[in-house]
Amino acid sequence: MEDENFFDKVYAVAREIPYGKVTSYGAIAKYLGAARSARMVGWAMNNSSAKEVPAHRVVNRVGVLTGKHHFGGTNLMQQLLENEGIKVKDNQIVDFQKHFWDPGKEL
DNA sequence: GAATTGACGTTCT
DNA sequence: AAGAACGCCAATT
Repeated sequence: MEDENFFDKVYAVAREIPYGKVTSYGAIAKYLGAARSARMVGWAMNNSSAKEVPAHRVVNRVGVLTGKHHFGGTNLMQQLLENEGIKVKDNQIVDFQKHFWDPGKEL
């Protein structure tokens, strides 16, 4: 049922990220009330393979595609972001704050 | 069963 | 101000 585990919450929020928007692990973690558990958010994304979660819209607080290596080992993640209108430079999102989507503020 | 690692971020020194 | 250490919980080895 609604076993709201930390993981499931992360999946729920990540899946609610609108098109052309991005968020950070800490933002989601903080929204869930566990700002210091940002690692769990990333760990959840690792398991995102079990869920259809747009993990490519989730980056670290700096806007760097830290987990691009988990997308297949290529620039797939960057391509996906650019496909949504987000500019990426050297694995780093341009105007990250501009495309930033805060779950606690928007949701 | 125990120890180490892991898509990060905060806090202390 | 900059750098280093810690914390969080789960999964893997």
